[in-house]
Amino acid sequence: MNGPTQRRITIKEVAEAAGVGVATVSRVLSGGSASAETREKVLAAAARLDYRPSALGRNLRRQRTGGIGLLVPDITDSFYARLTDGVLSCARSYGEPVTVGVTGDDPEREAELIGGLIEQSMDRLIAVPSGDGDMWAPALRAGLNVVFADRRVRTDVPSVVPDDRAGVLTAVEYLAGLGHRKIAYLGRHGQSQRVAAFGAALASLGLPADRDLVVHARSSRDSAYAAAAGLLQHRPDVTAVIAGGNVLGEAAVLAARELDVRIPRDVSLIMFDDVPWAELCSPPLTVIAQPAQDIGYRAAELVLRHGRRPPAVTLPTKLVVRASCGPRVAFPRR
Amino acid sequence: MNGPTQRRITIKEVAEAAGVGVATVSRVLSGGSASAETREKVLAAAARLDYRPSALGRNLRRQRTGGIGLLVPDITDSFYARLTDGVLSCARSYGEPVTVGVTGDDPEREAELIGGLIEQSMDRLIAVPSGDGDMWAPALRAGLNVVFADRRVRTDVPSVVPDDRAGVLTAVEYLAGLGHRKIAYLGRHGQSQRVAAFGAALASLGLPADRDLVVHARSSRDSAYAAAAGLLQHRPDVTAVIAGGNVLGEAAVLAARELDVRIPRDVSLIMFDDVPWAELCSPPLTVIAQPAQDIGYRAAELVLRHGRRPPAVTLPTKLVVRASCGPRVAFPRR
DNA sequence: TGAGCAAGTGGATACGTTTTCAAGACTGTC
DNA sequence: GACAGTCTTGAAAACGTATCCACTTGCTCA
Repeated sequence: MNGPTQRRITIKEVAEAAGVGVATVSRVLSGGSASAETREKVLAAAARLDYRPSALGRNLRRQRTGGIGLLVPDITDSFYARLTDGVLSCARSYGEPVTVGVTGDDPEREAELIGGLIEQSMDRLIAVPSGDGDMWAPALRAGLNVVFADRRVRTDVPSVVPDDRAGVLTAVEYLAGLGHRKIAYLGRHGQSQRVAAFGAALASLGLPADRDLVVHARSSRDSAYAAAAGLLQHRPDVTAVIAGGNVLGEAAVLAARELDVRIPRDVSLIMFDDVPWAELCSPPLTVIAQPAQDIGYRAAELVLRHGRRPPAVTLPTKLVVRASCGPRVAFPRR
Repeated sequence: MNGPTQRRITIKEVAEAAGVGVATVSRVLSGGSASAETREKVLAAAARLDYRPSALGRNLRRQRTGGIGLLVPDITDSFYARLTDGVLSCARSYGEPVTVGVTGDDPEREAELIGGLIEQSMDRLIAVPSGDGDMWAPALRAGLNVVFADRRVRTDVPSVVPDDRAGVLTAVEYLAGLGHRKIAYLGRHGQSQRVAAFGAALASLGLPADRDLVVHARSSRDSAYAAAAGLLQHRPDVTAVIAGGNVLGEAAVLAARELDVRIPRDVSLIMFDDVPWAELCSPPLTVIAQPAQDIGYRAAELVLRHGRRPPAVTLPTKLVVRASCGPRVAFPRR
């Protein structure tokens, strides 16, 4: 169909064409010192032959693959898609390719993907960690340059996360201000940080901190729906729900409709992560906006500018009030 | 912080430990023939040393990087996120890493990214092409194994796309059935296929095919909003709009609200691509569902199973009726 | 003028793997 | 018992690059 695959031209041919040694070509092309005359000759030859250095040879020699690995739980989730966009945006300005893997919040899959990256000698990795911190020991020992995003599971690894504590506190305070006392948190696995903050927030406001008020879902939409429906069904006493992500929020709205629970009349809903459709939803959703794109961008900066010190960046969240929260009903429904 | 980066162990050391030559180790590990005894010795040694073959060495030798490149216009767009998910899902089952790039529908950026992939000697690429087919000639000549997804800009390149023609026809017929005659298409660049189908559909139903009834936006949300608002504002005679993607649909709903145009009373809206929030929207959006994930998955299959013949896969779309379309108003608004 | 020094240069090597090739060991047949 | 054939094996040669090191050159300073 298309002609014979044209052979790649190598540094050797450039050297020959320019009448110099390969070492000189390599130096010129990677910014080493060379006389003006030589530099010009080499550059001219390289341009004439349309020489493109092979990343393969360079990587093998350097004993490391350029580029950065990115591990997210679910690329379909708007939050992680935006985070990914941030990483890609930063990486592009450095000309670094990004290899993306989806963990599904499954530590086993995550380990598998890390293994693959190590096999590729990829030495820079941005991850939304799904398991606990321990499983990262081997990866770190292997010399991987890791930055955590969205979640912080080890203190000895740089990380950039949203200010979960403040975000949760803001949400709880807002709800409490509307008179709610039984507030539930609908989260997904791996949000221990936020759950702890939730407990602390409840306690600081003197609200009941029932263990059952925290419900966990897996990362799938089905699981999110089941968790939301279960919560709404079995706990008629809760009058406000905090959804720990846009997938959870979506599930909560869906489940509420199905169960004929009105928002915000019967239960108030506040969702983590502002997404474009939050405004389109009926009712428009009050949210805690998270700088997903920034998180990704900053994480990429951290992992690329290796020398940086600050191991922990926390980015602010913001309460956006719309119409999914109302005053507590006089008596719990049913 | 972390101890000295542990040196990677090589095939040579495994060979030494097993008391065989490196060639034998290589053969055993890549499924070549060897005596049972030797195989066992090698496997044992490899396991004992926890040997992980270096993709770098292999790639250099093989003159090609494993893995596949993926170029999408906007990873933030749910459609492309799902498409990406499909690619990743298929690639994972083959153990192949995927390098993702965002083109922003900009041919220049696209060319840049392709250059990067070639530099990496990546020889398999799935792309949602943003420009016309001509700019792919160099990439193809370089031996790149390309599969197009979502759009088909060359006939000599395998592609997997949604059935745009049928989808558009279904949408137009549905709207015409409701009495609409002035139907507009709100699309983004690169949808020439669909625009053509739109024109054909209008013609086949004897509807006016005004050139101005097709409005184009860039891939950004702002541009989409501007286009939608412009359409709604300057063409009070159109009573139905087909949005060529979820970002466009979102923009249309937003613009309609801002301009106090009621959906579906004043204008009917039908959106390409079913997204989770379409049901949550007020009103719930009637959509042409597209198998985004499947498109990605099939494209990955095509690019991985290189020998496959069928160069053009077309996947069906499906009309999902919700509540954003109504009968044509007796008189155009205003 | 000679020694010393800096800058420029190219040959050679190593990075870790796969694959070719030739040689060795072994089996079966006439 | 010789020979042809098959199976197994390891040494060696790439793949394309970056870097070490030794060499040359041109210059400065004593």
